[in-house]
Amino acid sequence: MTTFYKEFQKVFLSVDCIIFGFDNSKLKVLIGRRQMDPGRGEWSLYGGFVAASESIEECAARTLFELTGLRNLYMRQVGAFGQVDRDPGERVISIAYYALINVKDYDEKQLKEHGVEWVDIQALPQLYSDHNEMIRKALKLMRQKLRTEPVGFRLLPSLFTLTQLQRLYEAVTGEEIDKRNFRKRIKDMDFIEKTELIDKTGSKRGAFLYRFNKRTYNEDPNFKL
Amino acid sequence: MTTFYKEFQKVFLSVDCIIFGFDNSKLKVLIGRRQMDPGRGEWSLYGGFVAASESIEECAARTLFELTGLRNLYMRQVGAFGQVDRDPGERVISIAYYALINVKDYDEKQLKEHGVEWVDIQALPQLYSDHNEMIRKALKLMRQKLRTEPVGFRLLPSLFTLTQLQRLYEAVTGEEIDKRNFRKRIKDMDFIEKTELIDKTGSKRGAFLYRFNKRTYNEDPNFKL
DNA sequence: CCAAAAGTGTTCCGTCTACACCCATGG
DNA sequence: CCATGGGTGTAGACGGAACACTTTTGG
Repeated sequence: MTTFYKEFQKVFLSVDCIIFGFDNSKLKVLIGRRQMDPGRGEWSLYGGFVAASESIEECAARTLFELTGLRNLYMRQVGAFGQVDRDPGERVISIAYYALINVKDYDEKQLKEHGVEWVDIQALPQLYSDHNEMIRKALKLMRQKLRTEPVGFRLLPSLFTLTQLQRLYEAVTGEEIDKRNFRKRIKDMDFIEKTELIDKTGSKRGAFLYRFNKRTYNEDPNFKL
Repeated sequence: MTTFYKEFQKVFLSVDCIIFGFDNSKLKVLIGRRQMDPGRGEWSLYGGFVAASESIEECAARTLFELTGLRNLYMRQVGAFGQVDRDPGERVISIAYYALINVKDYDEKQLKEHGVEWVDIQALPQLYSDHNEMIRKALKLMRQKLRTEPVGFRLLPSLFTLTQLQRLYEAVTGEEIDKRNFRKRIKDMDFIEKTELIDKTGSKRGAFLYRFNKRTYNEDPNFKL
């Protein structure tokens, strides 16, 4: 292997993950207390350094797996953050990724082990370095994505009620949605399938459970909410 | 200055620029023959390495200035590209940025000096490493941006005719637009101001020149095309 | 029996789309 | 005088927004 770029500086490369969850009609993010210097003890996103043998994306997937034990999460790049002084010690460039997870897939125990917790997106504390900015940008991209592609289901259990789905979209857009109009739109999308199963946890009467059918979606990918 | 991250690898960090221009009813990108190893002679985006004293964004602005002699260009980050083997020699992470420039502001001489030329977006050759992928992603983001924010003007002279503006939007979206409907939408946007000036270069009759008024836009920022 | 959530259609209004002809001028 | 691009209005279709009452059942 030859070195072509001797005259240029090298930098550390890290990944930070903005992990979105949805619970109790609220959109949340997983954050924790930073366990390393510099900035030990400050609120922070969960992240890690990119190893020599892995791409940035692989690093993000691995970091998410370490934290949640889940693979194949929905994950998208937010962007590169590279202010000179963003890390007080060394020059560190960080690539932010956001991920969508179903809070129920994620074990309470693991939360504690990694010292992270779900925090309402409306009530975020000040975070280490530029992590607040990362979250702002991730949120913007995630909102856009949820409006135009059927990925919101990643934040819900595989079987969900229409009320849950509506609450999710209300939390993400920050606006109330008319129930009848919402359900009318859902009916137009064949890939949101009604099952015969009923959820009784949310009401006395019970509500039908629905599921997202990816195959049906691929045949006629028309999503708009 | 302390070193906290001794145990991790460091990487080279570069910036690549996707420079969009609009000419002769076509959307174009500025590319050239790579003048350094590895990959010398291949078609490539214009780029450079990030210096120790500058942020990634500053590096992108500087690189654009070196190439075009223009400052304060409209510029947005496309994302980080970090496959392990994207550079055949060393591990190099590149952050791509796209920029919008008015082809007329850019001197023919400078094109030759830097060995770059305008290539129609429809007729791109194969480029070095992952540069084609960078352009695809940049194009997607740029299209989205032009639909929702008044930045298309950056691709036109400060005075432009409505036909020019329409051709621009047709080139960007790839679809024909109805002239009357287009002009009706323009009329609703007070910040696209008609001047008393007339351009005679495009037709015998002559066409009124318009300009984008940023102040008026800021008072009532409603843009949709 | 009542509180709490589930479920269901219609009307209206504004927006988008389709569409064709006259105008001014340089060569 | 004619070819070329500049400029203008209307009608019909469509999609989105507003809106209220009945059903079911656990406690």
